Amino acid sequence: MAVTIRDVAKASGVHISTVSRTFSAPHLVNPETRTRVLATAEQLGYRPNRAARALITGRTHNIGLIVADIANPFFPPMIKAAETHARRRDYHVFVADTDEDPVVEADLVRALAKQVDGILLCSPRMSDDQIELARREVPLVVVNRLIDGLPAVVMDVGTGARSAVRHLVDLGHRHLVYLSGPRGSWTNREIRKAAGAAARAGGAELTVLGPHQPISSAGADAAEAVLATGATAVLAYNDLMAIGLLQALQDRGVAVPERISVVGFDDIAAGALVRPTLTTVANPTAAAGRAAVDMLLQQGDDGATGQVTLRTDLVIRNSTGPGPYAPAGATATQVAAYAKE
Amino acid sequence: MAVTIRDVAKASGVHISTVSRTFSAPHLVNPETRTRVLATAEQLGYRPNRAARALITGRTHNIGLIVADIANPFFPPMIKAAETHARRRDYHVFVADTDEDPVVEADLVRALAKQVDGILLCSPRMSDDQIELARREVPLVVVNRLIDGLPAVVMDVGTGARSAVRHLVDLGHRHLVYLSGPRGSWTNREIRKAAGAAARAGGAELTVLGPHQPISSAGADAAEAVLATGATAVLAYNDLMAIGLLQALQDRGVAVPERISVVGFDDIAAGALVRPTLTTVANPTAAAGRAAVDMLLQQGDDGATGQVTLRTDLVIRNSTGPGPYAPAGATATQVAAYAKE
DNA sequence: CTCCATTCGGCAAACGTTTGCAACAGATTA
DNA sequence: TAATCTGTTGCAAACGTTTGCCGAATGGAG
Repeated sequence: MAVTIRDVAKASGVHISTVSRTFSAPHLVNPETRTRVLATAEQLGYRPNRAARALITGRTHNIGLIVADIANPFFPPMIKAAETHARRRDYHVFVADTDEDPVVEADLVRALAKQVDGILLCSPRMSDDQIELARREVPLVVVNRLIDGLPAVVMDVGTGARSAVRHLVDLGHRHLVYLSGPRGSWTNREIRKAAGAAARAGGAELTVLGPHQPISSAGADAAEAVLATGATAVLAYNDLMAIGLLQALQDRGVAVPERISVVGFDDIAAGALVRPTLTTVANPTAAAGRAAVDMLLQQGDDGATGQVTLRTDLVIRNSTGPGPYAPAGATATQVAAYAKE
Repeated sequence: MAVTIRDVAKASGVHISTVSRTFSAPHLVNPETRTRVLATAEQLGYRPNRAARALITGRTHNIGLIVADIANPFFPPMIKAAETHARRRDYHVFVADTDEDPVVEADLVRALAKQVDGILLCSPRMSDDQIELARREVPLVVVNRLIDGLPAVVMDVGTGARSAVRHLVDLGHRHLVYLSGPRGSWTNREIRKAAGAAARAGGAELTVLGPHQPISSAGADAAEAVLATGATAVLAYNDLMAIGLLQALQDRGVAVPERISVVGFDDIAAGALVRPTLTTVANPTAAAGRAAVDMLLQQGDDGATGQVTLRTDLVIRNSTGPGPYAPAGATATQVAAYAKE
């Protein structure tokens, strides 16, 4: 049915091995022969059978991309970037969703292992031990988590959290809240630590609330607790929670940012759609996806297992404003501009 | 390196064909032998090599899922549902993104064709002709577009548009605007037609604006034009545009829904996060993903090429309210409740 | 003219499965 | 008792590639 290497060989009067080489080692075949073969191949509509190629070379030219939840707006930009980047290198991407379940995650890795040249494990929910185990079955790159000896790409959320806190302190806030994310999250721990340190350095108090599910309703549910602390500014684990909180506060008639400032994390698209628009720490998710693909593909060449840290950036919008200890006439953007000098 | 069927055969004292049958045709092997083989396979950690299997059977147990833009919030729920559904049937899913480019789309189909058992083409941007052509290379299911003779799953957006318009008319609006989506979109045409008919039936005027890119900034940019029409209610091609419009109107001090009512389409998550929350027509994207997978997998058995139409539902929230011709004291939910009887 | 190096292309084995065919044993039927 | 059937297993070919090895042809050097 389908046209095979044999058809091309016959049609162009050469042996199948020559056709094979035309595609996989062009420099080994005479330019004339090559163009002839290429022409007939094109004309016949020949495409190498990847399964056969995989069988003999052991390389599938596929990679797996495992995320906790495709529908979580944090991931799609990363998936998109990774897929595009991989395709440009002639790799195809299996995308799979674990529904935040570590057991599903482990199964998935096992199921995919033999079928791909490597797996991108994004914000994994498995334990470090399980991941180390999985790594023995298939090349792995971990995104959003740091594990000793494992190639990883992470966002520098610590720095992001610090600038967020500094921004709030500069605006005159002295009592902050950190709205924690899910328990197992590496990112959550990093943010909490950095925010705590930055608050201390700025002479401010930081109250930690949580843990919470990383969804908007959790942010909304936390509104009462936030108000009860008497804090004037909040840093949330992610934008979804921040937005939920934002709306819950407004529904209660609490003015944002006049009464309370809110900072999110991730810079998902919805942040610019809500009012007030959300001040947040932008994560370079697309860049992370690309970097992870690169690391995975290079891993074959040498065993080098680097760890890449990507810069995060504070994006100042309208959900943050002057606090009780603000310098006279301060606004969020003025303060930010000042801080940059 | 990896454990093959041969290792299992040797370890359990049978021929490889028996091992093969244990997995692919269990009823052909003696239950005793079967359990023995299964046990050693388990112990050795054997997993059949999919490439080898694909090579001989011609079935890869992979499917392709091609969407215009992974990052468009309309798609992730569909991708997620399709992937989960497919996995349950032991299929893996390649996800690919065309960046709204018909040329990329065509390339992608060709690249994937030989590597999958079928492709889900979601909201394709190619011409009907190209799609018919592609269908000759690989089994196809089209989502969100109706093409004669091609298996498809579509949302009943016509009915959705009608109920949206009826809802607005019932609320006392007599001059509506339809904010068109992109030119090539089948969905867009359907909505426009149905909305026009419903408006006429309700004795209301419908002004069509557009075409527009299906993104929030396009909605925002259309605010002036919308106001210029003097209409009191707007139906948008999708939620993204509706939200953009919503915010642009508010930024201009135009009250929603008091002065203008806004209805979106799709029911993406962000719709419930903005204020006022968005009245919209919910598309069953997850169900569509599952249905499409089912159709694709059944296609092999018989040649039947059905077309599935999924129900859409009007979700009434807070962006719609009484218009100038409203019955006294009407509110959106009251009117809706009344309409249901 | 001979020899050697280089370039090119053919040959055939190998990758890990599935599957039609045949062999065999035991059970059933005539 | 012979013939037939049924259930279970082994044998070997096939799927479409890649790749190590070898021989043929070519060209330059001596």
